[in-house]
Amino acid sequence: MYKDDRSIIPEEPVDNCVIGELPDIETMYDLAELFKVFGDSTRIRILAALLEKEMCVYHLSEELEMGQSAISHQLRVLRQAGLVKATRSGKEMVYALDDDHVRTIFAQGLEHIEHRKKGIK
Amino acid sequence: MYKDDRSIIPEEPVDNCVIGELPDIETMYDLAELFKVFGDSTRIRILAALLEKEMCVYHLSEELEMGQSAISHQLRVLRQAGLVKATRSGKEMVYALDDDHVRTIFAQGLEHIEHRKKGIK
DNA sequence: ATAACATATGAATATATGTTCATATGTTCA
DNA sequence: TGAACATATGAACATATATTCATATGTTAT
Repeated sequence: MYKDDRSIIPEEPVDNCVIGELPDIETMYDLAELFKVFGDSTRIRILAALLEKEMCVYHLSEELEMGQSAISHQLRVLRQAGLVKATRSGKEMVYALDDDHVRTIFAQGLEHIEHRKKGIK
Repeated sequence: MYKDDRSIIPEEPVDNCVIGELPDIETMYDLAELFKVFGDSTRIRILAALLEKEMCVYHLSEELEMGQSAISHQLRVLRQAGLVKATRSGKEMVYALDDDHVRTIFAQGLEHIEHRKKGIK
């Protein structure tokens, strides 16, 4: 029970919060899952590389100086999230961004970081 | 070594990739760390709740039906990321969003999800 | 000062996740 | 067909992280 009478609307029952107004929980989980994909430095670097141009697995692993297997595993995560798509070109698999939202989400994240840096200085 | 001669510019040396053009790695790590904060359903739900109105810890734990301690721990993560701020009001700590980017990042994430759903249907 | 309330925090535990290693799958060329 | 290349994948391992429990800190009112 919430005993503090300094609540904004103390006369209302406790459970009259904004529960009904929240987006449904399932969507929350989807959102969290999406951002979880962005929440790894390897995947972020892969996305950043693909932001410049499409690339095959081998080039990505060279660029990030990481093993082919690690890159491949992470590409699978990105593919499953619908963020990148793969097309075969001979022996290679060429990966490219599959959604313009990658750019905007990236941009917003960067803005927040810049904004913070300014504030901290 | 990259032996495949079907490369776009086979005459160029291998390490002439886009390395120099990538954002610096430190920024990548910051970005990943930021999105990692969004990548948890509890934190997403907290942010969503605060998107509607500021709220104290007690109300948040009621709203999300979770223990006070769990909420408090996650609020600390959100605070450290500069996404929420806390002000004391008597015995309570009132939490509110501390950055407009939360809204835009949220929106972009939701758009991506909607976009995907359409594509899959 | 003390009791009651609200929040924060450290330790412990369970779970999730990323990388590596070995190997399988798929493609091209001789 | 067989050899070399490119990528994918499963298992194992190490690490990171979220929640819970117990308790400390901070605030208000008596």
